[in-house]
Amino acid sequence: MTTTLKKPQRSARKPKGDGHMRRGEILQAAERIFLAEGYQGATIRKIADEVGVSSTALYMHFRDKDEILLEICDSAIQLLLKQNSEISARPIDAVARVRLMLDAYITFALENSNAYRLVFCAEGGMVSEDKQTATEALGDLCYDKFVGAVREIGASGRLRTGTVESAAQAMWAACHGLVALLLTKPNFHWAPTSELRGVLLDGLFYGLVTD
Amino acid sequence: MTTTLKKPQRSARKPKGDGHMRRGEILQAAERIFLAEGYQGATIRKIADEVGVSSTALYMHFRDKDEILLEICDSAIQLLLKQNSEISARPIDAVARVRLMLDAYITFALENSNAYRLVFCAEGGMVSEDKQTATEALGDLCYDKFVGAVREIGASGRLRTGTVESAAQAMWAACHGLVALLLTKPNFHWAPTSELRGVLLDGLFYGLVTD
DNA sequence: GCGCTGGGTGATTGCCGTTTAGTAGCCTTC
DNA sequence: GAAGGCTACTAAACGGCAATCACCCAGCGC
Repeated sequence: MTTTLKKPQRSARKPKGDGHMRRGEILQAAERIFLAEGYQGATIRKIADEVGVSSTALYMHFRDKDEILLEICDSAIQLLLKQNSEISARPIDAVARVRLMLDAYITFALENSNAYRLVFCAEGGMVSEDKQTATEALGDLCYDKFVGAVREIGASGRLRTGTVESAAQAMWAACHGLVALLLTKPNFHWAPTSELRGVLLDGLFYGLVTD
Repeated sequence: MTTTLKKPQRSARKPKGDGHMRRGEILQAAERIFLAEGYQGATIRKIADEVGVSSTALYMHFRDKDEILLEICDSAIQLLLKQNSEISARPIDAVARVRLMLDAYITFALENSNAYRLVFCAEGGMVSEDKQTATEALGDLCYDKFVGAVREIGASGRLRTGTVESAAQAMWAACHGLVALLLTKPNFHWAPTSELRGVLLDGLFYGLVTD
């Protein structure tokens, strides 16, 4: 009880955390909560509490909540981009590269489900539209890498149907649909995930690409 | 100023709206707002205002907000179910029936985008999980009709790969992915929708079904 | 010493869904 | 025809949310 503190035990004000290091702390805390509890679960207050700072303080470092979470998503998507770059540099058949990319995409989505949802399923009040621009640019880079490989397939005349763009987008859409449904409806009586992936990709390639 | 009213001009209380007719009014107002502004835009207060009633009154007729909106979705999905039933009764090739169903599914999703989103993309704070049970049952019926047709294809040995379940789910997922992305990212440089639909479905059928 | 500035604060605003406690009017039942 | 009860309704409030406001204070260059 007897307080030996000069200042009464009051504010416990967090010391300055000079410069951008506080920013990193916030991102770290936000990431923990966001990954565990998703977009709605990661509230400004919870993040601030975890850092040990008032909720207002977060607005010193970020414009709003979405800026925090999108920055987290950015670094997740960087990972996907890196994978795509790495794959597109491999000296193997373009078809194999496209397949590897789609496979990596699915794995990425399932492993980074909350980031994936925020970026690719965001709607309904989240992330109003334009704020995503930075993140979307990253996504576009991933898409470009992917389309580049599909274009090679098209250039060698092995696209069974559609244009390069429509074939690429159809492949993307199909994979997105699989992971989106798996994430959204985890309780549905799905066939084993690996089988689903196989059937979808096999069918897609057989249907869109000639040997 | 001089009020000639017995009761001061106060409550303008909405008369009883006896029985379930008020319920219908609420659903109608909710549907208007929900279709125009989506899940987040359709707030309890806005709906109540539109009906001309206090927000509390809505809780006389519905357990919570989700019950209102899901009931709207239910009637939308009934439509899809009706289409699927009608298609599955047609005396045509099973492959053609499956294709018609998927095509109807895509059209349905694009035309009832808010209902579709709520039922098939619901996540992030919406519709916490179990509340969807009634709606999900309807969705399952649609899926069953669909799987029935796919099963016929499988029974006649024309499934190029996968089991009946995995092939059906892959087809569903692919179509879901297309509409989900089109709805979520309307500003992306998509190929013309009709071409995308065509390429996706053609590829899928060519890849999963043998003549 | 002085003032500026950047990181910090508590209180407040304006939404939201939902709950509580109470009320107005009809329907029985005596 | 009064008493009681039921049903549809209400205003006010609660707790949570993102975001803003007006202020505070330590450290720095001068």
